[in-house]
Amino acid sequence: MWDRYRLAHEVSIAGSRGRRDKGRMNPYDPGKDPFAHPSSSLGYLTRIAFRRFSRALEKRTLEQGVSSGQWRFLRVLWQEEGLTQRELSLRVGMREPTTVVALRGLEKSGFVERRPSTDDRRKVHVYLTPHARSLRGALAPAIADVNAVATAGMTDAEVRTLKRLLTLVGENLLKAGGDGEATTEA
Amino acid sequence: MWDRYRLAHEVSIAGSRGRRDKGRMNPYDPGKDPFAHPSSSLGYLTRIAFRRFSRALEKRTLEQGVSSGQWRFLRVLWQEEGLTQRELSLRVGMREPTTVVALRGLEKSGFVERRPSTDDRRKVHVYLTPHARSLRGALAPAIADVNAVATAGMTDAEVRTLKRLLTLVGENLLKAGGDGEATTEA
DNA sequence: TATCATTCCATAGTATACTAACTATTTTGC
DNA sequence: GCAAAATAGTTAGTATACTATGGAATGATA
Repeated sequence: MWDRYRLAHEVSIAGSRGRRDKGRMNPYDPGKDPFAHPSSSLGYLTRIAFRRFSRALEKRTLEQGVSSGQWRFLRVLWQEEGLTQRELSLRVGMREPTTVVALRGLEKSGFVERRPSTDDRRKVHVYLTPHARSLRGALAPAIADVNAVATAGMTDAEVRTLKRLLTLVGENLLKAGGDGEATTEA
Repeated sequence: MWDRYRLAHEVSIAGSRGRRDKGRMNPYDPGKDPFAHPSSSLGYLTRIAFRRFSRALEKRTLEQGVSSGQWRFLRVLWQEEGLTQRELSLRVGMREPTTVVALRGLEKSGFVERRPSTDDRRKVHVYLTPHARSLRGALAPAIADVNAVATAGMTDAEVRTLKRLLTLVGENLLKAGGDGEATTEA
């Protein structure tokens, strides 16, 4: 049944050899698809790596009741408190509605306080609670641990290359997207 | 206020110089934290890259009503129909409950058919509908497009290095995780 | 000053992804 | 042959992430 499908498919591909695909010079040829296998795509590799990063991080932070998603916001706030929600979204690299929901949770868990701005009624500033501040020593280094695990067996140069290339990937896709996504960490 | 916090924090770090952190040789020193900034962590870089990949892919597949999440399953099924749900989960790199929900959606959208196994009452096999099969030529190459965009400005050797290192990251984290996560693409 | 454009956050809805636990079926070991 | 263990899919619940949209406040312009 699967074999019959494959044969029928190959016949139909052969039959359309004289025609050009829209916007593409050659028709799609499954036999020659270098991306047929998931692990040949950077999309797949980044997805798997990211998921495993999150799980490894969480393993180190859940004792203190901090999820990997929460940790990402705390990291930025440990560096600088009082940011607006919008600024926080930009720093963490997430859409604003996601930040709204996340901060709600962080507030509920007693990690942050949201205070309205005194000079702009639209803005809300985010501050750490003393409890969250006290967790910095224990939790901020978690990411160093996880990065060390992730890069075991690599030279320093390879680590640098990996970061450089991943950054380029992100920039290329952002540029090509043109969807106004902002992720400035300036 | 933020400056006062910083000063107080530095004083307390200096005051605890004689004591050792639990399981760590040196107390956490924010001034020396190489991972203070998100973009210095592979976790962040992989997350951003993956998200942008998904969006770029979706831009090419949504015309045919296929989300990036659905495309991931279709890719595997274009290669091999009739897999069980469990096998599909392994190939795509997702947990089984996620696959259940995804396949429900794919079935609803008319892309797949789930059929109970004839020799094992526990198993369900997944097949493409003729419609989903007909989309292969148009949608399977999308990932090649996106990978080309992502790797613009890289040499072939750099692309190979990036894939090799990302694969190593994933393997390192899997090994260290020891959480029985299975992602075999054999 | 009035109007329009932009900004900031919030809401609503949906998709994606996981963990924990459950049910039914099959396999294994005695 | 039977009980225990393993397997396959499902359900329930929750977190994460996005798009589209709305309301209020502020900034820009005429």
